[in-house]
Amino acid sequence: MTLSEENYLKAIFNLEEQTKKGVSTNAIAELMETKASSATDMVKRLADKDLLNYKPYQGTRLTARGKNHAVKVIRKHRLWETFLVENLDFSWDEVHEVAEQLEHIQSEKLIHQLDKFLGYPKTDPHGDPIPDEEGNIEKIEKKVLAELQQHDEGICVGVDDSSSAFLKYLDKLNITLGNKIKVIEKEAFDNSMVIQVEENTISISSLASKNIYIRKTS
Amino acid sequence: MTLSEENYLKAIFNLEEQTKKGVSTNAIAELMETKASSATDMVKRLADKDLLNYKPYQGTRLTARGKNHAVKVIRKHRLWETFLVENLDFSWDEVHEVAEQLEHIQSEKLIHQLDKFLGYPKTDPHGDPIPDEEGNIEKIEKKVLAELQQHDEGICVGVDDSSSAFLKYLDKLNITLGNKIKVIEKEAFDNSMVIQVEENTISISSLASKNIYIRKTS
DNA sequence: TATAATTTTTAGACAAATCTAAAAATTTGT
DNA sequence: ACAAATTTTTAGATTTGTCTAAAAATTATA
Repeated sequence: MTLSEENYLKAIFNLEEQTKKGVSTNAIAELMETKASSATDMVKRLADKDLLNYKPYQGTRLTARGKNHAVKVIRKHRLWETFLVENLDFSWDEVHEVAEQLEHIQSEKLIHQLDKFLGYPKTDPHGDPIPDEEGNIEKIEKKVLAELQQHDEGICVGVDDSSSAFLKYLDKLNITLGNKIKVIEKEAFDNSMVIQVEENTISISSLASKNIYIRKTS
Repeated sequence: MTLSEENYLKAIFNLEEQTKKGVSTNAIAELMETKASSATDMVKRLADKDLLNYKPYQGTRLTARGKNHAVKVIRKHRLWETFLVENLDFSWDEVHEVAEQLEHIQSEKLIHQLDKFLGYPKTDPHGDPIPDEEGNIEKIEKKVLAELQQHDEGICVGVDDSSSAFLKYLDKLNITLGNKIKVIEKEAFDNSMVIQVEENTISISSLASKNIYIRKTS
């Protein structure tokens, strides 16, 4: 399994999560930042290896084998992100690029021991669940902050847009994983919100509130 | 800089250490477990990039740039080996293969922070010195155990043959890095030795004693 | 339901890294 | 020093992953 094949698998897995339909060649190409023709080539190779089912013009779906492999890569990615933040003082907006490389290291023992070293964490620094050794992913019940109503309360469990700019912005607002968040007010005019984050009361735009995931506690 | 280029650089660096002469194409091919023609191709590419000086049939030498890069890879390799042994319960015969992969991860911050996390170690689990951030390698004064005379004492600072079989054998003899070793007797007939390792007295073959490095203390 | 717009695939080319086989240069042995 | 042995290089092919440009299939539109 080459590095490139693994990256395509992961991309297709993520797209399949979102759409629940066959994944289009164009969608793959866009996510991989490559051309549709390249995506076609790769999809054919992966189909040859029984990692996905592919019919020309019909899109693709991962096979059980393909899904299995994709989840393993995701597990590695999220464990490494956790290590970088917990032990090497990376901030959550810096980890992605490095984890993209580390996720391709091949060693069963390495990842088993890393998991143990980290204390078998359930989620990564962005709040995404870490698959266990058998590939099971715990579904985390999460809502977009924008959907909450006045007086609703919850805990920040993740973000959608994990661009560096957005994560830096959140840091500035002192919003981080595990924070208690309460909706003080919703402004009907522009859908902005006034929210209480732990002790601080701040205002947040509609766009930002659509990218923050909350597990409701009331 | 591709993965393959980095591996060649590292190989050439090591060969240059040993021979202090221009490195032959065949030597490179052998170490890289490839064909001479492939080594020629790669050497040309590296010469184009000013990482080494190459004249057909004359062998090669790394340029300052090439040496610099090779040392960086070696630094990463040895830091990762240290991490694996110190924090993830790998034994010293298991680390090489994984470190071969980890050494190619590209991130200045990662390696800086890893070094800090490990407490700025001076040597890796095989006793080899870890280059500092500027690329300086501390020379460790070491002799082969076979060269020591009766009553000589020293500390185990490394091994030459780092094959898994040899390292496992050393584990069985309870010889590990940092152990105090004293020569009790040298057998002229087959050059075997009776040595004291910490508390235990054991016999060791000539072959083994040629692969163990000692820093003499008396 | 034709036609236009879009998506997807094919065909052919390219760069990286490798190989085999053969040619060229160097070194060795007598 | 000259033939033999060895080392090294070249030439040409292969695989992986990519690209552009054009063809084919599908979907949308009027």
